[in-house]
Amino acid sequence: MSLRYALMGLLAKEPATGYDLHHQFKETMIYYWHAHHSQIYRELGKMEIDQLVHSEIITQPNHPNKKRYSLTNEGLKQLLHWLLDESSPPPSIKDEFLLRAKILHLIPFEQAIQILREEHMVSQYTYEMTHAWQQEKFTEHIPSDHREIGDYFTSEYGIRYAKMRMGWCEWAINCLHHIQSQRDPNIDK
Amino acid sequence: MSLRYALMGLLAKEPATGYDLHHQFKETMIYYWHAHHSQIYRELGKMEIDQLVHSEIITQPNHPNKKRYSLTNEGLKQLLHWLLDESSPPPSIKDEFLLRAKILHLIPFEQAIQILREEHMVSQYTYEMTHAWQQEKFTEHIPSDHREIGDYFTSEYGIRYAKMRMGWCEWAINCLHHIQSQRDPNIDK
DNA sequence: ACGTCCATGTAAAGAGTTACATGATTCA
DNA sequence: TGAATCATGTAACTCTTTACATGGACGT
Repeated sequence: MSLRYALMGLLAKEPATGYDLHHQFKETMIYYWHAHHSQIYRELGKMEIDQLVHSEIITQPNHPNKKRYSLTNEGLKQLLHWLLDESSPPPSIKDEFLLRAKILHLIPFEQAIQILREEHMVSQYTYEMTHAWQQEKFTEHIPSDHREIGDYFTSEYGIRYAKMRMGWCEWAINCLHHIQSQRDPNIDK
Repeated sequence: MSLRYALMGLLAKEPATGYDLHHQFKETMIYYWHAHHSQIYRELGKMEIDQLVHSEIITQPNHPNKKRYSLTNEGLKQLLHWLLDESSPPPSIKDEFLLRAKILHLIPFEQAIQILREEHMVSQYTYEMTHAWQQEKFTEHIPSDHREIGDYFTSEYGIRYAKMRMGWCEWAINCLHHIQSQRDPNIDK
């Protein structure tokens, strides 16, 4: 059911097509939600039947037609109810990297460190990307359009999340070095 | 397919029943994986057909029989291959709280702050629980049993993750206070 | 010429959730 | 006496992913 609210949340800002919504997911929500276009189109169809959104066809010269969805009053009502009266369930996370981290003891130190270094690079990259995105979008720190507070907040979350992962990787690599030098004190020479 | 590797990872440490594995998920893996018991039993069945694990029935007086699974050589081989030769896809996260955070502009400041405060409390609780768990399990900081390095690492991840969320909530609350006082300078009096 | 963008959808397979089902033991 | 723990499973349903399907426009 949550995908509905994710979509309604985006439509609360402004009407959009399934295609737009998919791009918005990828641009601003990678840290906390994801949906394939096939899923989005299907869900929008169901939401229209339930009268949470309504659509209009926009014909374009030189481009395929598009279907623009807007939130209905009923949709906004249900969105606000969800926002205010429901409490958030704990996040559902599937993180294969941490699955690997849990069994690093099965492989030699060098290879374990290699895996951690790779993840560090990945996190650093996302950190830099998100930081640049935030800087570009919110030059004056706090957004002028109040509808963009959410994007400002969640991009900050993304930045902190990536930084946290980087810090953790560094810590874990240090830990392994420490254990390694305790086992074989000649390693430093 | 990843659930398979999660289960094999746990079985690489020691043989266990589906029931045990489910509890291990809940005790040490909440930050990065989750599976219902119905899913675990089904998957173990399929894994046995694929000869990645084998099972033995253990009869117990006063308790129901149990089926203890162990990793086969083929299972260990595939696990190590996955660990070494495959790179981790980005984590898949579904976080309803951040979905709400993105649309906080739709509601009054007081209520937005209330939502953030609640999440802060939730994160503080998980922080405290995980911290206590780590302290209790790893009193000498680095685990003596090298097979527990993974648990040490991932519990540290859990602690940092919870702390990061707490810090972010505090930051976001401050932000809202700041915006509020800019809009209505009398609010501080 | 080739790839990417625009734009929407369906079908099938795979993964995850919820409900149903059983039944003894142990602790408060 | 009621709840929690131990212990395993099936069935139905929902959600997510991957593949299939189309086709013009635009840039290099």
